[in-house]
Amino acid sequence: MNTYRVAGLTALGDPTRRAIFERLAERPRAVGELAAELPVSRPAVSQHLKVLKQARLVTDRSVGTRRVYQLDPDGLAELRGYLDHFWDQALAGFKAAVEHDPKESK
Amino acid sequence: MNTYRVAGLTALGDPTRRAIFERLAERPRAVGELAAELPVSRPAVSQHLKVLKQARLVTDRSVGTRRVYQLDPDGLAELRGYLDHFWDQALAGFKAAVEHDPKESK
DNA sequence: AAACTTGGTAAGCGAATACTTACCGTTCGT
DNA sequence: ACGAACGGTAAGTATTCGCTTACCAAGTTT
Repeated sequence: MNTYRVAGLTALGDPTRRAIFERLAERPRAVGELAAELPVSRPAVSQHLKVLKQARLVTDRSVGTRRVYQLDPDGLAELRGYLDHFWDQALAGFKAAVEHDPKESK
Repeated sequence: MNTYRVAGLTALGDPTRRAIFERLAERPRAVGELAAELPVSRPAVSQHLKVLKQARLVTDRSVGTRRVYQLDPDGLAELRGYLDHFWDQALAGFKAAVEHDPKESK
């Protein structure tokens, strides 16, 4: 299908993972801490964090018995790069089409 | 859950929708045209386009019996805005954490 | 107007996946 | 060293969701 491999998009497709992602953007958090704020169980959070980690959207470090997660700029940069890559094409195509045929039919 | 409503992320979470998205970035295309290039049926493409349209990632206009789709800068801008919003926070949190506790355990 | 082209929708099916409970390993405190 | 805190993994279930076939509506052509 010649589609780009953007694991981050698949990862952030899920609302619960977005919620985790957005909380980690605010500040690093431990697993149980995240679970306490979310309407899902702690194992569910663990599983989501695994996906986010594979997408390089988060990193983790152990602090005592706890495991603290935080955002990883790498995956985030990849996501931004992906969108930026299509941004110019989208604008160019948009303008060309509008001038060619202004009447829309939404 | 206080999660941001970013329909675009949910929409682009699917690989087939990404394939459609990426082809429309190249140039506007009709539904059948997309279906011919993809390994899924035309109704499947229609359903995906519906999702992309609701996420304001594409617009459509009718040309004769055909329906031509193209990227919509609005949804794309929203996506970029979403990621940019977390970009600074991620960087700040990342640097602070690294300086605070440099030893990682990947 | 009849036939063809194009595409959206409905219904149904199978696969993916998000969630739960149960269990186990690791680390800290007393 | 024992118990508690913390978190990853396994197994199982239920819902979501992407896909197909069948059908129908709208537009074009001759």
